Amino acid sequence: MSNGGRSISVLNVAEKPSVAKSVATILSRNQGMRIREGRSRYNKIFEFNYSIRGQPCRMLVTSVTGHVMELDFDDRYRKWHSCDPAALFEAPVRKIVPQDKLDIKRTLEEESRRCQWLVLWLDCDREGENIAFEVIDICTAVNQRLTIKRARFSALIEREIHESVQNLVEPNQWFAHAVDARQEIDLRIGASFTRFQTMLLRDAFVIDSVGDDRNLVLSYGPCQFPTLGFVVERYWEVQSHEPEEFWTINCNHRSEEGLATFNWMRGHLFDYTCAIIIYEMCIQEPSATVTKVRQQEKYKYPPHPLNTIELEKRASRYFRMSSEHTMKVAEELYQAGFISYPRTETDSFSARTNLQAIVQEQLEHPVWGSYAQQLLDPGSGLWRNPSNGGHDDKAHPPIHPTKFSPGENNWSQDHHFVPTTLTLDSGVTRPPPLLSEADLLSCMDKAGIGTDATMHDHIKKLLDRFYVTKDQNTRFSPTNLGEALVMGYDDMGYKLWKPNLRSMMEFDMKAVSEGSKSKTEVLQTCLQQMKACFIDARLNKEKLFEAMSVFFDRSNRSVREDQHGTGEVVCLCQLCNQSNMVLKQSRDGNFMVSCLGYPLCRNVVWLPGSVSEAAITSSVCNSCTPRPIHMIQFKFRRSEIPPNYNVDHLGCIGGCDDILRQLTEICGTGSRMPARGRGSTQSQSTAQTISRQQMCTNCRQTGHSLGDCPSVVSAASHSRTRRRSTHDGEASVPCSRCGASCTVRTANTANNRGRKFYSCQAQGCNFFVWADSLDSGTGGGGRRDSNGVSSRGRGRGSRGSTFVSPKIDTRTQSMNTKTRFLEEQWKIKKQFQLVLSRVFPGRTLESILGDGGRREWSSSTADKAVPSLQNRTWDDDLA
DNA sequence: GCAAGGTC
Repeated sequence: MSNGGRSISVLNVAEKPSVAKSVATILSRNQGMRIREGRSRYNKIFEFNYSIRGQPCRMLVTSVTGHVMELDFDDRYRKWHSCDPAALFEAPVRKIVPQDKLDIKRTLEEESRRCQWLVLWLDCDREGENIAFEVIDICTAVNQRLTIKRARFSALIEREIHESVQNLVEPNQWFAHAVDARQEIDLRIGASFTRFQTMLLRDAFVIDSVGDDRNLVLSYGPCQFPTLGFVVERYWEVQSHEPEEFWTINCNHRSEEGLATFNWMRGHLFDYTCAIIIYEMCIQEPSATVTKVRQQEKYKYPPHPLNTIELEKRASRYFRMSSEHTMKVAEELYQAGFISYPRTETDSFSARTNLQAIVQEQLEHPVWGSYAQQLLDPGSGLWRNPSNGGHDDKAHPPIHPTKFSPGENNWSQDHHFVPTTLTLDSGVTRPPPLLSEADLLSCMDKAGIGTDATMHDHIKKLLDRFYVTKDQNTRFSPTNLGEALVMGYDDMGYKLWKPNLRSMMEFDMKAVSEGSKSKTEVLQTCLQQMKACFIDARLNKEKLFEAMSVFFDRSNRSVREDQHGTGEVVCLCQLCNQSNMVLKQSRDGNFMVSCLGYPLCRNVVWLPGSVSEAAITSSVCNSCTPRPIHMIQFKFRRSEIPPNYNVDHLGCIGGCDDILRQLTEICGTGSRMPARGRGSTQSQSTAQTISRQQMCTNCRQTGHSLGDCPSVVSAASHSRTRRRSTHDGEASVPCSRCGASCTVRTANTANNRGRKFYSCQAQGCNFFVWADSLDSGTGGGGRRDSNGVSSRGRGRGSRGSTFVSPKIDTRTQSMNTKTRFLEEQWKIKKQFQLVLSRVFPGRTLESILGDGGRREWSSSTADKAVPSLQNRTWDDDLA
């Protein structure tokens, strides 16, 4: 180690300026330290003398600012149209120093030229180790004789830093390799999919909700997409929720000692008949004996020490600050020395931390100073050491105040941390709330999406890309664009929007960092799989088109070339009287007759979805005017039309063709919407409407009404709301249960899709009523009983034994995910039915309640028979 | 014009 007492020059490099300063201050003991400028204005150079294991050293301590290098493709692959995006899975990549890091690079080169040793003080995590190798590459390129050492430290405290520099180790190549692999995979997947979906979709649709869509980038990233997935999935859950009425039996007993409230152990029942029978039994035998009093003590534990994610969650929950803004404010407070480093996973204080000293600092504060005093008073018994959250990034302590301040003049309100509490309660049959920012951060944290320093960036990216919106309550909803992209990939069967891909990658990265897998092996396997996925996604691009078509109009920038066929003329457009109507087949194979004046004229006649072939003939319809209207020779798919219809049919779109109208009604049109009104009753009434030649008020075509109009369905800006309901969300009637306001909504479940219901918006009130039970008959309230419960709702009491499997419309692939949610709900109900059938084999619920065992029927009977039913509620079954 | 990860 010693070279005969001659001093050597040691270049020490930290990950950030603050660490360089701390290390230099500790090692120099703040004596004889000289500070000079480097090439980069932020990265100073600290110089002082020190001795490492008896070797006199001239120490130079400087820093970088995170990564010095970036991974990118070779120049010839950088332009978007330079290559097939699939080629990006193999295109050569290299690490380069970006323009804004060149100053730091020059400092490192200049200083390392005159040094004998290089000591790396980068953060002790995988990224830090990777940055260490970037520094090594830059320094050894100009000085190959450098001796390279790594300082390992877990906190910027004196003993730790001195121990570290006296026990230097080798840098960990495995850690660095894991990051290399992560960078390369992220770049190749991100760039290929982003270029692919941007170039495929941006010009094909009018994405008018984002302003100028010509510059839109439809990015894909292994972190941003799963984050989007969380938002969309919750949104679908909310949408697919179908409220169910339930009944509870509430019991109070007032005596001289006061009022006692008894809660039903079962909580509630969804079956009205069952509930009313039990209720009647209670009425008949109203006296009861208290057999057991169970007292339960509940503990509420104080939170773990604060790490970055918890800081962001709490700032969002209590202050409604976005995670991105929180990190900005925290960074400012850190820079000003008021709080410790804000980017940390650590949620446990080391045993060496003097917590009392931290509290001591706060004694002067006008608001919480007295509380700090009480904490420190041994007589109060209030002091307890914070719990250990179990995480330690070995680089930073939990976030805590480092300096007292009663508040600074230049602080905005955002810089004050004022504690409040907030609780959120929801009813059983209410849909879950949309994801809040805190929820989203939790989802990401749980699934390992992003790091504590980047999670807020991913959320912001979703907002910047117009994939999600955030409401006033910091709750996220997907935009049409965000939902369409997730739907498209989901329909392909690829879970690119799920967190699994990132989790698998993270698993592999861990293997590389532990040396159990090589970087090359992981890169090869992962990229091979992802390329296969990319190729397959490209083959299935129709799924993306279909999903986008649900929400957006086709753009005239590419619509003409996208449609197959030359577009043979059927007739003159009766709407604009200027252009011809031509027969076309859309990308998804459905036939239509549309006006060539598009987009100025949007007249379109969608033909039945069961048409497999259609060709214009020279024959002209004799009855329809204005002539000529050419007849079309159709071929229908046998399996999609009723047996009494022929597969071959010479038809007319002018309004005279009953068969064509009937098949349009039976099979639906070729649009992405599920065909409505397939039931016999509705078919009849619609058929009558058509025979009177009524037209859709939107596109003025026969064969459908406004509600089913394909033009409305695909209309860009309004598609989402119209698809659900034209009136969803409007405050409409006062709640007959609590007096608050009920809004009208539309059920989206298999059994009741499209059916309107009123739902109370008041927290804790679960009242709902089907709109049609109010609209028909005697009008509002006519079919409701004195409790405001719809009689139709009661009728559904039999649902416990008459489950109907949801019908899946195979033509609406884009809706598959939503359908799956419904299926899941149905399965859960089915399981509950199974449990009951095990308790009372071979008997219906009615027969159980109606026989001589009626008196014995109670929740406790079932509980005894099936132990798993003990204390079990519908909530448990849903869980 | 693309990813995610550092940090100013």
